[in-house]
Amino acid sequence: MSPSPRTAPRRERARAATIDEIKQTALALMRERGTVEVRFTDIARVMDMTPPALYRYFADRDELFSALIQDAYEALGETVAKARAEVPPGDVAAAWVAAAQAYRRWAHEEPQQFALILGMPLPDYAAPADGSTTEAAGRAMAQLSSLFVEALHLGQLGPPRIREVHPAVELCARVKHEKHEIEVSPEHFQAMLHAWAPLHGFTSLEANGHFDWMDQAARDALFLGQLRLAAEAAGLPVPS
Amino acid sequence: MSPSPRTAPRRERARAATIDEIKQTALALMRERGTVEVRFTDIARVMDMTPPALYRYFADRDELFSALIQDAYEALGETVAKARAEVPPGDVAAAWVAAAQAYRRWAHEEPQQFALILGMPLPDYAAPADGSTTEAAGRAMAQLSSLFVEALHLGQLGPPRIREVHPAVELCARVKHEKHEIEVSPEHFQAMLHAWAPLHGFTSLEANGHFDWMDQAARDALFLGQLRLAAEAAGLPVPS
DNA sequence: TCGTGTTTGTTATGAGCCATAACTCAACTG
DNA sequence: CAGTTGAGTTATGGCTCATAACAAACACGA
Repeated sequence: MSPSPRTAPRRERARAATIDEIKQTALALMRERGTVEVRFTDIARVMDMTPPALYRYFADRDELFSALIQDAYEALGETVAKARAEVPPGDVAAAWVAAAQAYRRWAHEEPQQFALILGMPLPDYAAPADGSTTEAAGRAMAQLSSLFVEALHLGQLGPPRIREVHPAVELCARVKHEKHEIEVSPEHFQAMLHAWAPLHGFTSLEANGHFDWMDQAARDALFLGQLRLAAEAAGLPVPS
Repeated sequence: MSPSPRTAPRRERARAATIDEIKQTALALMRERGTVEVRFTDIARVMDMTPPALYRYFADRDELFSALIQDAYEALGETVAKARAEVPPGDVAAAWVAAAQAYRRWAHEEPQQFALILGMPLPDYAAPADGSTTEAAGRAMAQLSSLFVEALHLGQLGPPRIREVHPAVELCARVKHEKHEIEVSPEHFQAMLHAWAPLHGFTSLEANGHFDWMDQAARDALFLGQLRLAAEAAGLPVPS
């Protein structure tokens, strides 16, 4: 297509940089004024450009949001991964707490991005057909599942509190297993989801201001308790 | 103020009816096109009016949303209350399941309203100064707390799995207790929040499409398991 | 070195929405 | 019946998304 796709890396780099600047500007606007208030006009003004110029980089607002969503998944995944990496290997209980705290902290620091990926989907926003966002979501979730795998390999994974697995759930687990998206037993797959729900619920309620009537110390204590309950129910080693 | 506030009930009724029609129309638009896409223009068109006429009833978009938020709290509270009322009195386990299922079902059937009250707050939306939305939120939450009270009075409330209560949490509990917003011990207050989080987390993830890769049966089974775990941890009787 | 085609940006333009202002008409009051 | 209040209208301004048409900067080959 291009005259010589190999010989013009300068432009490509410049283009990538511009795309990045647009996304960063959009994020900044999102942070201070909310997702809906991200206007091409404002992005352009901040960047010293005219609004129509942005259409050279994103076909429309939805395409920009798609990119932001994908980045958000990426950021969440990396944040959790980094938190886990800083825990001494082998300490599964600490890894669980670290990962969960990272999830919670990220949601608190970036409520807009959190809402973007885990809140109400944008109206008539269609995920890209290539499934790239689904894939990014999967990678973020993999952080959770790998925790169980690690515990299993270390012999620290006990039986979950609920042993029975409904056939429909078992089927889902097996499908995931065959796609290599998950590598634990159906009952621990179930336990994983049962651990995710309280983590997400607490995080989401807190990030959306529904725990504002409690002070930080109370919320922290409550969250730790929630993590202990979840670990206990899932068969993970229970944090201190 | 009015010439004779007693003698003109017709107008007031007409006005109330119009306000209600506006809200219903807004809800309908919200349901099919998302919260953000609720335009005065569209509401007016559906109602066979001109857009500026709506300003007779709501000063601006935010005021309309305030009303919708308040209604949503009301609707959620009523839905849960109704579900509980249909359970034979005395069966706390069934009441917990009924209430939780109602919470979940409502979120699924009215995702926009659910997002409105429990999702990301609207940008620069300020709750009315009279605290009416906070109060409405409290009433909705009271459905949960009254469950614990009922269990307590029936002697069906066991100790929660976590007995230690952080001083900060205890303080919050006592404050709530003195305001008569809660009538259980601090440790059960804590347990209540620990039960709410998984309920809300599962509900929220499901309502926002993050469990779409599971079929209904699997989700139902998973949800029931979640409720059992939560009941068990909170000291409530565990559902079948 | 110069000309060609691509990329990136601009100005101009249209359609749509929020919100206000000024005005008309109906309803209720005494 | 005359005055007041309230509901609804048209007219208007400012802002946004998006496209079209045009100008400048750049990369490359002859």
